[in-house]
Formats: sequence, structure tokens, C-alpha cells
Amino acid sequence: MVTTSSAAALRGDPYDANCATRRILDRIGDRWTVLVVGVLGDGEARFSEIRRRVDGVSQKMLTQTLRGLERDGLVRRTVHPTVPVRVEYALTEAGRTLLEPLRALQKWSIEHLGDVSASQNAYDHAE
Amino acid sequence: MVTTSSAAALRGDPYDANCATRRILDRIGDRWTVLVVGVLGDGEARFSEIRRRVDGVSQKMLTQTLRGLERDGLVRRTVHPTVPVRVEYALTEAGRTLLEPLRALQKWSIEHLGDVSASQNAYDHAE
DNA sequence: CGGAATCCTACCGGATACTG
DNA sequence: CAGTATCCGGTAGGATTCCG
Repeated sequence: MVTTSSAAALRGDPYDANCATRRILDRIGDRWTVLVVGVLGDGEARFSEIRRRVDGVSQKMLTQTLRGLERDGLVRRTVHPTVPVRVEYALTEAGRTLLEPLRALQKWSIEHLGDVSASQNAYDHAE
Repeated sequence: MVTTSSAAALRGDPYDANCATRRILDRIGDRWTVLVVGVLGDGEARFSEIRRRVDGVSQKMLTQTLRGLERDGLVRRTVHPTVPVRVEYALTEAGRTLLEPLRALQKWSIEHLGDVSASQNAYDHAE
């Protein structure tokens, strides 16, 4: 049993590659998933719109990322059989709940990015 | 300027690989960093102890992970010049603040891992 | 004990071309 | 428009060996 009130909660016990945190980070820790979830956090969006708003993502990786999120039940994919085809993507209920912890991590990032960069510079300069 | 009160906060504006969240996830999103931080959240530990408690990590990757965290100012490395050498690792103040958002993510992971797995099975079975 | 150095491989992910 | 298919290079990371 894992609780959330002790340090053991963060890692699960025992530490292994199969713990919940590891599993989730394996999924959302990739280069694009978090950014895509961030875009969809603003509301439904089409494939090409997501592609525009997630700077630098290739068509292949965006497709792959969206498929993964759909498979996880975090994103709903809706095909409108017009011509040409329209495909809308939106966060599911579960997907929306992910926004909260992601924002916590972003908050930390913004608050500490300066310190981290400074530390890196000092470390590199000291050699 | 990035605020933390809107959806735009999660992604930064514009979306690119240089936003704070992306930068931080590039650092902690790897296979081992989160697990190592989790171990050190319990307190100071020696190299070999961390290696034992983080199941599956190679010596190379543990060294690399710890160097990265030290460079970021999140971990302090202390060498005791005995023979043989003793090296202790501990979270810094900044490192300890990272435990909070990480726990938020773990909490989400634990709460949703079951649903995610079920969704994956359904998705794969439906083909 | 706690690494550094080297070698080697899988696979992540970009570029390109084609399809319904 | 929203993909799929194929090729391909760079690199993350494991195994092994050596060092203070």
C-alpha cells in the first residue's frame, strides 16, 4: 500500500521501473506530450492548429503523441466526415485533471529556473 | 511575461522547446532523476546506497544523474577523504522544494494509473 | 568505494514521399 | 486536411574495463 503522506510515497516501495510515478513519467516525460496537453487545456483544437501552436513538433511526432494520449484515455479524438476531413482533439475529464499537477510543476519551473541556470553557470565555470 | 493564473501559463507563450516547463522536464523527465530525488527525499545517502535503492540504474547513469542534479544546485555532494572514499549525497533547499510538485504528480499517477491502464487495454483490444 | 573511459546498440525522432 | 510508410542519423544508455 502506498500512501501520500510520507517520503516513501514519492518513490513507491520498492524503487523500481514499474512504480506509478515511473510509469506516468515514461508517458508524459517525452518531448511533446506536456506541450500538447497544455494546448488542449485551452479547449478543443484541430490537428493543424495544435501543430501550429506547438512550435517545432513534426507531423509524425504530433500524431504519435495524440495517439498515445488517446490510448491513455486523456484525449478524445473526433472525426467529422466532411471533405476534407476535420479532426478535433479535446481533453477528457481525466485529461483535465492532469492539468493541475502539470501546473504545479510549471510553477516550480518558473520559480526556480533562474536559480538552476545560475547554478549551472557556476558549476560549468568552476569546472 | 508568464503568469500562473491562466491556461497560457502551462505552456508559456509561444509554445517552443525553450519554455520553462520544457526546460525543466528535459532535466527531470529522464528515466532516473525523479527516482533519485525520491530516495534523497528520505535523507542523505551514499552512492552505493542510492544505487541499491533505485532498482535497475547502472553506475554510469547514476553518476550522470547525480552530476546533473549537483550542477542544477538541487543536490549537494560531500566527499569524506577516508580510505576507501565515502561520498554522501543530499538534497539542497532548492532540491527539497521540488519534492512538492513531484508528489502532486505522483498523487495523480496513483489515482489515475488504473484508469489509464484500463483505457490502454480497451484501446489495444478494439484495435 | 566511487567513479572515468571506451565500446556498442536500440530506438527516438526528423525528413521525405505517398494516400483517402 | 490528416494522416501512413519508409528511410536514416544522433544519441541515450547498457556492458565492460580500469583507476585513486
